[in-house]
Amino acid sequence: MQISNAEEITGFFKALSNITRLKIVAELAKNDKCVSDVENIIGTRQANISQHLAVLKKYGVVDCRRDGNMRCYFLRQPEVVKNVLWLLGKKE
Amino acid sequence: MQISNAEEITGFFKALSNITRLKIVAELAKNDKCVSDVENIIGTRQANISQHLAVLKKYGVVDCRRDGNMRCYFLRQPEVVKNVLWLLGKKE
DNA sequence: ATCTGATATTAACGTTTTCGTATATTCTTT
DNA sequence: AAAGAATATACGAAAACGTTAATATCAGAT
Repeated sequence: MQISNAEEITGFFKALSNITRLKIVAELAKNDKCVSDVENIIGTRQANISQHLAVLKKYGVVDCRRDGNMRCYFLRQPEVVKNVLWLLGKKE
Repeated sequence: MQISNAEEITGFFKALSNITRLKIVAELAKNDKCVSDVENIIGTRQANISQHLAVLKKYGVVDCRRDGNMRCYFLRQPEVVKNVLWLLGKKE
C-alpha cells in the first residue's frame, strides 16, 4: 500500500472527521442541496453550516454553483464518497 | 445514503486525518509491525509513535498483541482500510 | 532481585477546531 | 435606490489536538 498524495488523503479524512460535516456529506450524496436545505435537515445555525461547507470545499470534497441568490452544493467525487461511506457502513 | 453509526465513522476518519497515523496505517496494511519497526520506518520518536498507535486503537482502527516484550500492531479491518485507501488513491 | 530493552503514560505548551454572535456581501424584488 | 432573502466572513472563547521531554511499566535475561 503506497500513499503518494498523503496530504490530499488526510485532508479528505479531516474534512469528514466532524459529525456535522459527515451528515452534510451524507445528505449531498442523495442529491445536491442549497445551504438552507442543509440547514433545515441538519438543524444547525446557518453560519455554522456555511463554515462547515467552507471546510468541505477547502479540502476538495464539495463544490458549489450559484442559483439565483442561493448556492447549490454538490459532491465533487460522488462515487468515491459513496463507496467510502458504504465500506465503512458495512464495517462489522 | 444513511449514516447509522456516525460516531464510529467520524472516529475512523479522525484516526486517519493525521499524516503520521496515515503512514502508520499504510505500513500496517502491508503487514503487522511492532512499535520499533514503525518507529524506524516512519522516523519519529518512540513516544510519539506510541501515542499515535493509542489513538488508532482508541478509534478501533488497530489492535495489538504481545510478543515477548514487544507489541505487535495490526489492522482490525484490513480489507476495509485497504479498500478505502485504494479508492482515495484512485481519486481524480 | 536487578538490569535492560521495548513500549506506554503524563505533563506542558503551542496550534488548530469548533461554535456562537455579529456583521458583511450579493442577488432579487420593489 | 432601498429592502429583503440567502449566504459568507470576522472574531473570540473554549475545547481538542500534536509534539516534546521526562518518567513509568513490564517482560526477559543475568
